Amino acid sequence: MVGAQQYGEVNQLGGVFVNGRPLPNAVRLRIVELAQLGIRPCDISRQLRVSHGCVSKILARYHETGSILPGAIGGSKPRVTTPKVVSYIKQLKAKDPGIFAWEIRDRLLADGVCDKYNVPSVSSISRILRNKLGGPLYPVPPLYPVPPQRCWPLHQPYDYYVYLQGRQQAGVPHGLTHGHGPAVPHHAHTHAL
DNA sequence: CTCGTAACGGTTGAT
DNA sequence: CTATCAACCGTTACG
Repeated sequence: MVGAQQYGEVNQLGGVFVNGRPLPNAVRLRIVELAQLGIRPCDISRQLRVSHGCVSKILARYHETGSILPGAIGGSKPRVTTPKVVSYIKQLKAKDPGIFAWEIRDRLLADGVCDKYNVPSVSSISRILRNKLGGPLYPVPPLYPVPPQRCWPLHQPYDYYVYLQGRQQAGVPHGLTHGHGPAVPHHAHTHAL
């Protein structure tokens, strides 16, 4: 079972961590907050029981990107489904919504967008049609009854992270891992906390 | 003592 | 559907 290890291990400082997984956002956020209060990294490390190496990394990342979020874990780089190919597929699908994946593949070859060595497989094309043209992708799917609390739009980084934490607690899994950030995390400005 | 960095053992997820 | 494998994770230890 995964659950056995999932609870975590204890580091030299007495802090709990899950090997291979990012620290919780709440802790990452706290690290940045304390730093902005003027607490030194070595003291943050001891206070939160997080290794100084990790504190150093999170702070450095925050200073250069403005985000406390961990980097994108897992997945593969697109090998054949480059942005150019994807947008061409979008066009074909828009013109003929009933088009089959194998027809798309033939068109990519016939139109010279791809050659036979880099043309996407039928299953790749199907996946593109499903993922890139299927879903709204950002505004969280099931929220008919708008929750009483305002959670969008946000203007400050802090609000954004609080919003994220709220999502996670509400059952939206921590699927922000490789999630193509909602256009938020990459604003290196607004350091007004 | 503080802190940047990399080896290490680990997990993840698009292809 | 499963497998691959390069991306990232935090801790540890070194300098």
